[in-house]
Amino acid sequence: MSKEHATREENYAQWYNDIVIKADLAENSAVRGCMVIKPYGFAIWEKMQAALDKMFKDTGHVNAYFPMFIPKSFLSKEAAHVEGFAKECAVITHYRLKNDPQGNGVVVDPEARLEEELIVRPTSETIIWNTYKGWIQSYRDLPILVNQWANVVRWEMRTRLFLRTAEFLWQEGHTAHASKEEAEEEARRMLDVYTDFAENYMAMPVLRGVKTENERFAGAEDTYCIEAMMQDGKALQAGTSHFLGQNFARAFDVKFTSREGRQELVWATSWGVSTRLMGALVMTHSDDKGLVIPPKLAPFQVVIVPIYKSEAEFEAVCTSGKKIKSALENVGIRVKLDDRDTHKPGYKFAEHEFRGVPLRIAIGPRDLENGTVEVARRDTLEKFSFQQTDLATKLQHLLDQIQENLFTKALQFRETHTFKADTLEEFTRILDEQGGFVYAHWDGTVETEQKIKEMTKATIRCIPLNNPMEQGNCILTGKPSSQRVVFARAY
RNA sequence: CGGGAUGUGGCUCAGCCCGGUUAGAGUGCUCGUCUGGGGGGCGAGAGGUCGCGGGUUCAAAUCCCGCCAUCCCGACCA
Repeated sequence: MSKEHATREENYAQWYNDIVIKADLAENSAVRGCMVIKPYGFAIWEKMQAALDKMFKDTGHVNAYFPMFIPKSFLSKEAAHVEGFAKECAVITHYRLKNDPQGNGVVVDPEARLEEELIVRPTSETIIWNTYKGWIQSYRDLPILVNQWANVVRWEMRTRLFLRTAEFLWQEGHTAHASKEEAEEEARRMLDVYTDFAENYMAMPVLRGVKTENERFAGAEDTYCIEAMMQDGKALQAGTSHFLGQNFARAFDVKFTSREGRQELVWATSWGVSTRLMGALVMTHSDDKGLVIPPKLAPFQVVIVPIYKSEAEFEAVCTSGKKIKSALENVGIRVKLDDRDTHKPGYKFAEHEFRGVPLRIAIGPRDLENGTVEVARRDTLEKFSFQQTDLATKLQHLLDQIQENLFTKALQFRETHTFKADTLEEFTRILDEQGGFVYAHWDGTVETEQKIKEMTKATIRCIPLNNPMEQGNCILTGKPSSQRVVFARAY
């Protein structure tokens, strides 16, 4: 690990990149646009997965798995959907290689062309609705509440670790319902689940809302979203939940016999969050000293660093460290005893700090004499000397405080970077000078939204749920508007 | 796909304009030693087809031509 890394002030994009790479979360791979998620980064993702998976199960969902290849013809069945994804699909045309007659390794065997080309899934609505057709005959077969954890591919031109990669990991829920109301309720319920996860696990406050037509998922009637604010004032869409209406049922002819004996089209939802959340996590809490991970998602919540000179001291300090470790583990705290003899304490301090471990315990000969430990908080960088008695309780309490403090700090940041603008000049000035969310009136048209985007690079992140009605005039056209919508520059 | 740049030990880069010792530095790595409460000191050592191909020249990392790759800025996107 290098000592040098950028600060947020110097170069925000570089700062982000340095943290991802130097905290060992991920690195670029030999495949353009694709990343390697390293063990430490993956451990955080696994924590996210575990929490989300439980929440999905608790709301009645089950996991399943669908193929990563989709027949080309499926993708074109829903017009808006193709339109949305066509430009970034990877296509499989052949199924065999052969030795190059010229001796240059292997080449694609031209004899082995697929009759129907396959698309590497950019999302799975089509293959899933094709499958659901076979699963659904009667209202008794509904609802279907399925989630899958999978990889998807969207061939992006410009990529950034976690935020936008050609391949990424995510979960996608796909549900089928007998009524519109039930499907709408499902879409909202999952938005609640995402909100709960973002705020209570990631300690990341989110704005909940509906997307405008412009930003809506291709094939959806309504797209709900949670929007977070990063430390550079830009918005990041952290999760989406779609009410798909009967669009996919119609495209794939999925009907059911209702209680009344009528043939009706099935109602659908889909919802997902991706490894992009890792990027959100980094940009919400981390500081110029590196990554900061909220305790609930930290692979290790506490790291114990032994301080010693002699072999005998090493033994004594480690014995004590092991005792503390098991005492903490008994109350459910995840602990790592860093007893590597190949690195110095100072190095370990810096390393764990950069990797965002919430609490560090240092224990040395002096502590053994006094029955104390030194405890350092990653979020505030405070240090305390604690008596070892009741240490587990004290640390548990500290971890709770850290979790809460991170959320509060992030919320305060968002609040101090949220503005109202009533004129285009004011709007532009706010975006240029401080960034953040800007509540402004908009005439409700796609054209106006696009014009504002061209002029200011800001998009409508969402129309907040439970948005207060307020008469006003569109900042661009001056036409009447009944509510403010949230604009921001976004990732 | 437009505009700009860069390819030199694992990593970050200097050297290139103005061709000429054995191609350097920092960091990382290995060994030894003194060390150890915030990224250690000293000593020794390993590690390079200078992106690839061609050309000019007595001589090319350096000049010329072609190719490839990567990065940054724009349009698209979770």
